[in-house]
Amino acid sequence: MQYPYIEQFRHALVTWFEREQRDLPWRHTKDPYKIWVSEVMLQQTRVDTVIPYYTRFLEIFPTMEQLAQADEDVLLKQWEGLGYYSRARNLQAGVREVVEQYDGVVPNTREEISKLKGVGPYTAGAVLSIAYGVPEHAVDGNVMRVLSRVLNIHEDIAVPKTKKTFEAAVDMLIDHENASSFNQGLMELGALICTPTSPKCLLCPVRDYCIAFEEGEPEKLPVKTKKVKTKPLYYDVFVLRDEAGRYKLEQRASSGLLANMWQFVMVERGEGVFTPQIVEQTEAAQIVTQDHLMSFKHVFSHLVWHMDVYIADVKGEHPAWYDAEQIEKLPMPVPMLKIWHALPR
DNA sequence: GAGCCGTGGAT
DNA sequence: TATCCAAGGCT
Repeated sequence: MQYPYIEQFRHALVTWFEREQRDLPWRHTKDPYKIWVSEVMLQQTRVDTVIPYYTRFLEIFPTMEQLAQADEDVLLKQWEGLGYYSRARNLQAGVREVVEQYDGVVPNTREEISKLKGVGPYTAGAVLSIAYGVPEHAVDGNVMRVLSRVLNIHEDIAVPKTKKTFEAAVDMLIDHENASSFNQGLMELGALICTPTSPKCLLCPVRDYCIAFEEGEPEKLPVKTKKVKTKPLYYDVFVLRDEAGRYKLEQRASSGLLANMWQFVMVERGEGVFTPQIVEQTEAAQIVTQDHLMSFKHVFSHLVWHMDVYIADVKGEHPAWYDAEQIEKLPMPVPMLKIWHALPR
């Protein structure tokens, strides 16, 4: 690949980043653990969403040793609402590896750090460059968008293999004296200037070194095929409440969607099928009243839940069920939180 | 390699 | 309302 502006691009990007970067909580530290936490939280998640989670998380788990010792329910409760909950479990597993096998020091080579659970090619490069200054590539969606335009690359970024092209591009361009600012600069540029739609080219510090801008249609890049369609699922949800004000909760399976999180009794049904009475067959509890509470849908990345929610008062007491105080401490996915907060008090 | 895995904001 | 997506990784 012939690109005539390597030195100019590198210098313009780094100086722009060091002048214009946003003041974000994880930019006040070089602690590899804290950088690691921020990078995991930022996976597929917006900066504004992450900030309060990041701050709270490090108040509760200020060191790797404390995170390593946390109970899973406590950990997931801190992650509640952030999504992709396996990230939390994998982060804790990775941290435990560092505490036990690396004497509490995050490894500083791609070879070693990549062995840690939940640390893929991007997170490895991000932690290495930002915390340790190691000149390793950290290619995320921003980087592919920015460099597809700067270098006028038309490969389909929806094809996994395409990432190698961009990793090679970063290897060519990266500032070996300031890998941290270079990598963060690429991402910051993608977030603030070189946006997916309506890029602000007139404000861009590397406009003069951008081939796509030169050719006139940077907004046409990157090329990205592939669309996902979501599959609908239909559920009846039963909020069972006993005479002591306890609710029946169930913990989800330990793998798959929303693993190990807690929910009210949920029964899948066919589309258009009306079966709220099924709870009387599946629950030994004797239903006194059963009222329709609400209906709503919740959209996931690859499926949609259509929920019909019923609240049922049952006879007697069920000591194994959970009172409000206990429920507040259990990690629940957002659709269940919606129901919980909508319950008549 | 394709599908799975959350959520809420922007357009 | 519909679509796309935002600092990806695992299976």
